[in-house]
Amino acid sequence: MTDGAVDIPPYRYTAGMAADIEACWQDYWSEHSTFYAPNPTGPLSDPNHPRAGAPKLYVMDMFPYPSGSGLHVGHPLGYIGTDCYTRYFRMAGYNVLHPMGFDAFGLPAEQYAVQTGTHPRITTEANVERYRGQLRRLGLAYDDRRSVATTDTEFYRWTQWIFLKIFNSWFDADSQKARPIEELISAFASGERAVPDGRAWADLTPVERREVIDDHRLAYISEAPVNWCPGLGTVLANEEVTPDGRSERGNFPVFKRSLRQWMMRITTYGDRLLDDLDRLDWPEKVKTMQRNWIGRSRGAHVDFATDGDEPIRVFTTRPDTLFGATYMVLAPEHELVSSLIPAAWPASVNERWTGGHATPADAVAAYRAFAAGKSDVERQADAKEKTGVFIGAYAVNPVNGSRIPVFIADYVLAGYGTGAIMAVPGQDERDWAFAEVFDLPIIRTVQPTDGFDGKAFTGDGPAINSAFLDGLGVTEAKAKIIDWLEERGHGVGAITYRLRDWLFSRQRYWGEPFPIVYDATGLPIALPESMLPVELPEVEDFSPRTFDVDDADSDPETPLSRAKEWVEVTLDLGDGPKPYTRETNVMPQWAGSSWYELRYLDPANQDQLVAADNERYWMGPQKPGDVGGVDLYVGGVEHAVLHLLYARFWHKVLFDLGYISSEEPFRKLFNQGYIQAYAYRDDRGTPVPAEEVEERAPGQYYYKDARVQREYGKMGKSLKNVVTPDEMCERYGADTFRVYEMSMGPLDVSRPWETRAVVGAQRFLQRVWRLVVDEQTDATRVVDTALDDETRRLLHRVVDGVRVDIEEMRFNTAIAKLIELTNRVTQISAAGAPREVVDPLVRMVSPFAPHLAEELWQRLGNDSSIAYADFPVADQAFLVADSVKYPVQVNGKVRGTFEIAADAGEDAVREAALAEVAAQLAGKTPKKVIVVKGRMVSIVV
RNA sequence: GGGGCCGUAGCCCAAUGGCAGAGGCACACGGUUUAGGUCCGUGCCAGUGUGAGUUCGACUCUCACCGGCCCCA
Repeated sequence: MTDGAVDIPPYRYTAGMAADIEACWQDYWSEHSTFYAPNPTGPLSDPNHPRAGAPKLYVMDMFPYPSGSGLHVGHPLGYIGTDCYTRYFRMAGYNVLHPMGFDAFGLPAEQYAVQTGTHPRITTEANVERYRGQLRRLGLAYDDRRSVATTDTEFYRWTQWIFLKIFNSWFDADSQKARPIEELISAFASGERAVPDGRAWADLTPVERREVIDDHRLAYISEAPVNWCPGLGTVLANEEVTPDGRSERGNFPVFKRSLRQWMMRITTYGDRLLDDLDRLDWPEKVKTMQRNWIGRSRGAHVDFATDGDEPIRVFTTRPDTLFGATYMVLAPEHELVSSLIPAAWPASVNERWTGGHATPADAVAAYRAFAAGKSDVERQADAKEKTGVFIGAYAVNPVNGSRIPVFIADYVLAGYGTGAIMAVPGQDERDWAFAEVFDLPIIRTVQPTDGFDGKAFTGDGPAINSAFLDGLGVTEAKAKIIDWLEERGHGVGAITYRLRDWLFSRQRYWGEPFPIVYDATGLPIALPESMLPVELPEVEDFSPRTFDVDDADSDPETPLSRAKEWVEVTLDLGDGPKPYTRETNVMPQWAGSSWYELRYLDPANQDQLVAADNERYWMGPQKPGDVGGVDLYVGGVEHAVLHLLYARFWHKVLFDLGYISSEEPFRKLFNQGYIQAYAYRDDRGTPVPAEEVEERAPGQYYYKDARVQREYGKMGKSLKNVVTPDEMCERYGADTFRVYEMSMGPLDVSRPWETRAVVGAQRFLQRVWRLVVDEQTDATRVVDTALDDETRRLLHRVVDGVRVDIEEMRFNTAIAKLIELTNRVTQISAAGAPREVVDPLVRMVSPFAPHLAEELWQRLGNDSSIAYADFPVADQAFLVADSVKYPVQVNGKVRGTFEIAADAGEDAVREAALAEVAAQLAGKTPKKVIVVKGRMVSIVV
């Protein structure tokens, strides 16, 4: 081994060589501002740039939270993908914008601050620098002038600015868009719009006016039930609470509490957020998730009269089936239950209904105790076993006056809809199952299709047993019954949403402060734009006060509230200096990521969030009806709902208010897969270092001679299976790492990491290197001899295929084609590699292995960066073959092949095929001969 | 419970309804070599999770089932 190093050729493309080359070209790119993308206007414009005014391409990755543990090899998968993609389009002539930033507010830095006293800004900035270094080392071609972090004061100034715009807007339901709040005030003042309580605007006190206006703002304070988590000391959005009522982070109990919180009126945009999904080029899966999340149901609210004071109100999507409603079910917790219970069971009550209890009150109490023992999840899981109990009361079906019994059952959830349903067993499977258990009548009101032998029929068909609805289809019947209900005051057509308003305040330190103060009335006042940014004050203690995890009655206490000198301020808001109190909540982490795609466009703009020309160029609609937006947005599917919904909402508000020309932030979305890894545990269940595990026999893994068990999952410190990009750069070089990640499969497929396979990518790049560089002498091996025809044809096929593959983000097959070409050229290059093929090969390799390509490009005699060299274009003349080989199938089996001129007519091909398999046909006349031009011939006998 | 996605060589993955193999890993062999965790070349292994159906022809389309992953409840 001592002599081994001597024998590695001195100019081989090794990890060490790669490291030198990579550092050199990374410096070159920085020094030459190679990846600056010119804006149409403003400080980042540059009319002399080679791509100024060219067709644009705006590609973004979901920016990372810069965590303290740095990147592992899974993180940059998407970044490398978009880098290859954009480098290709830059070479193809586009002005490419591909920025990267950091979602840098967040809890880990704050928790670290709580533990150590280190200011979150210090931790955050250190982590961001580390990330920048790691990403730079991978050769990612970012325009670093545009690298924003949400924690930058200059960035969150504009986050606050957007908040003010949202606060100072209302949603006009008639025009379905946000409008400035001043227009609402004018409408109230002029009487064009009625004041909710019917008084004249002039009769309202100033405070009353403010309260009316505040009730219409898109950002508003609500005394509303929220998810209070004493263990974290903060409230959580619904999305941050697990189905079993605990915090997603920390797994602490969460309680419903009524607290004053900031909300965003995202529900007003429900229809547009839903309808505009149809105009987006997004994975169907993500669209479906958003549709489910918004959860629009069209139907009606229907009131069923009771013996009590109040009717039972239900929401149903099938009001057309009202004639088949034979009983009602309330959630066990429904508020009307207590007032409806009679003292005794009605005469001759079905024993199954009572559960054997002496009185309705006993039965309800017992059932409630039973249901309370189950979580919502368990209730759903147990839903097959229908349980419930009659409460002794009846309600009146408004369409026919029949008295129908009222049950409570846990298959109806208090939190869903009105917490009550009308049960229509004929058309609902759950109701049918319940009706069977309790001997309840079943009336079909939709004629099932012929041959239907199931129970409940949920399909479409003519109405039956429904008086004036008989014969109508479901849709017409719905419309008619809703009219009927509305005329008689029994109900009203309604559209409901699952989507709730967005809880927008957090009791934390490390977030954007609200640009809001309160005066003596306790009502919020927006600060003027001139007072932005509202900077985070220094505090002694960064943590919100946390409580015993089960202390449901505790109240949030924010870290900022302790910064007394910051909270109590004297300001002149236009009517002289007065004392005010600042809002001490901060915004949630979603805030910065809800609009960052816009700031990349114009990060140095001091006067505007983004100049109109810049936004229109990069994100504006490309044709009539186009929603505009980022041309390609790549990230994990875990953000399918929240981040993408919030970003769409803010974007639409800014669009409505006229600040931007695009209706949607992300025209095309792509979900990359994950790189996962094997982890190994010893017989105590403790993870062992995955790197040191050997597979001694198939499926048998050993660590230091001890048998260990393999599992598959995420990369993480705790599983001791982390592989970092830094390690890969060290051992193989960044280009090899990039090529490996791109070649291991399609970008959207998750796959296991396998370090030992990386060497394949390295060998490929070494072969490319060897075509140009003599490993012994460092001399150039490229020659100007003519290329043989076969290699030339391969070259053009590869050029053609690689372009398509990259454009469709099939990088794995693009690289396979490049390897195929490289292997071919290696075989013909004993006496030197022909420039005719090496030149385009280096160009085609450059999106994937940019440093290597730059180096070889220079050795080929070029003196500027390959980043702006033209990507090769295939010559069609070399794509068509002279002759084609046809297989001949007889009854589906290949019986022979023949070769014939590519332009041979169909008859000639048929003749040749029949001649080829004449022996098999043995004189029989084929029933059918199918000629697939250029592909094959199939004969049926 | 509902919905969606995915099952191709030992492994990662290709294949407009048209001869199952482009590429890589691993493995084997040959050449180069004092040597090889080098380089060059050659080879190897699956009939596409299972069962039906449509078709001249199915990895590809349809249905059912099995297994894995994701979302909703």
